Amino acid sequence: MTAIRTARERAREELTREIKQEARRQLASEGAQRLSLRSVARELGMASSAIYRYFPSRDELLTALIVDAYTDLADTADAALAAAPAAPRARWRALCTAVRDWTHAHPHEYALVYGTPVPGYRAPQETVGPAARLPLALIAVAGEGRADAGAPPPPPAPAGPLGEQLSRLRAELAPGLPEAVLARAAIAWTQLFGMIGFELFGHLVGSFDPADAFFAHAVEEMADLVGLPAEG
Amino acid sequence: MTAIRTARERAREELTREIKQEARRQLASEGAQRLSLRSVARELGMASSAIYRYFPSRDELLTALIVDAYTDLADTADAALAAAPAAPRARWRALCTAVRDWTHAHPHEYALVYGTPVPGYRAPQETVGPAARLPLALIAVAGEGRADAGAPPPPPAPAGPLGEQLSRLRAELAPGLPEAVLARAAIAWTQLFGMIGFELFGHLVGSFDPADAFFAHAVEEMADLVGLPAEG
DNA sequence: TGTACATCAGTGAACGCGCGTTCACTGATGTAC
DNA sequence: TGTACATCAGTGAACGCGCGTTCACTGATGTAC
Repeated sequence: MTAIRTARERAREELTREIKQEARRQLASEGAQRLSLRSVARELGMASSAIYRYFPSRDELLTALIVDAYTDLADTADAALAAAPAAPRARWRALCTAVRDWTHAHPHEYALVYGTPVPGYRAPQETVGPAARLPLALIAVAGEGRADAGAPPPPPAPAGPLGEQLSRLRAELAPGLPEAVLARAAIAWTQLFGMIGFELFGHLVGSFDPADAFFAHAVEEMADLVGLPAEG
Repeated sequence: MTAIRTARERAREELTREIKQEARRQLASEGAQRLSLRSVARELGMASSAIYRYFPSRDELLTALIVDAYTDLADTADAALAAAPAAPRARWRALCTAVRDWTHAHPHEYALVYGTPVPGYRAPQETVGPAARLPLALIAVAGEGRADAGAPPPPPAPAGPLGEQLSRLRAELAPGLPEAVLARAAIAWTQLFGMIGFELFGHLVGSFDPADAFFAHAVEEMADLVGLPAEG
């Protein structure tokens, strides 16, 4: 069924891909807020109005790029996990490293999704699912570490409003994970992107630049925090 | 000597202040990349060309705003420390909380200095000093914790390139601090801004929103990591 | 204290640029009979 | 297989907008004598 496509359909799919590809190229050279439909059209050799046959507005194009970026990052992370050894700490390391490598390869797509929101743009619902894949992968690896033999006893679960948020999230995402460990996985999640953001946005210049060793060290500290057993 | 100012000098200082104030207002309503000299001038009721008597270009105005933002944040942090009790953990908490509160009160100034860099703008040397004040304050409080009685024994110092970066930083900034603790303070620094960035840019919606309790919890975990003694 | 000149703030018009979006249109592709 | 009509991609001009920066200028403020 999907095999039967008219020439029109094929042309449409191809041009949609080319528009996004050119938009990504401009993201990389100019940044997200400088992305303009007119210059995408110019570069593709078509009238600026033609873009509107494919994306009804600039915001819709941005949304498509955002969904693609989240998806590409999560796919890359999944692939790294699939290729990683079985030990939870090794998998944690592989996951964090894959995330950092992806952001280095796609700094402007990183900025698009994790940087300052584009003024006037509000992320629609369809970005939520793709955005959640990466934190879910981090939590999953933390969970594998718990299932493992050498895991330390879990710390007491936080009380109060945080306890309520944690128990809701736990029920949805990670029934096997103690709440305190879920909290630490979430902390590690913010830590991971905090470090990457600082690195890419120049805040480590003059202190930890290059940041490879600092990053590797922090990844191990976070693995400790989450309670992943040491190797060997 | 500074008391003798001509009317011209006083007018110039006042208008310089007013321009920056209006620019900050626009930062807050439009974001950094939408900040325009023309609309600042318009709002102030003057010709757009008049701004050039005060700031030779848009980039110079941005630089002034950046320096002001770093300085205001660091001043706020210093004031919070001055008002905090003596116990290192309480001071750590006061410092982290003051930083978060400031970013909530000034989200667009936060985005200006810690968000995606404005495309085409390169931060000049004069921003470096003000930018460094906050990490220095975090390291200082970590150092106070070490001097305290109940501090745990320091972990072994990292080797390799990270060890070299750490020993250079240690010599410059914190001679009394073990290198592994300095590394953890740096990790906590990136963690602090990672969490704040996620909160302000909407990545905690659907999980830790409101983020107050999550933040408070993470601050304690970071205090543990840095080795600040528990209270009581 | 008064005058002549130098300095400087602020004006308004202009340059050249790019943007998102709309609209009536042409011509090619697809579909029903 | 051929024809008549419907659908759709792409065009090019236009609307209305805002931007950073330059320039020759006017008029007020400051300074030296």
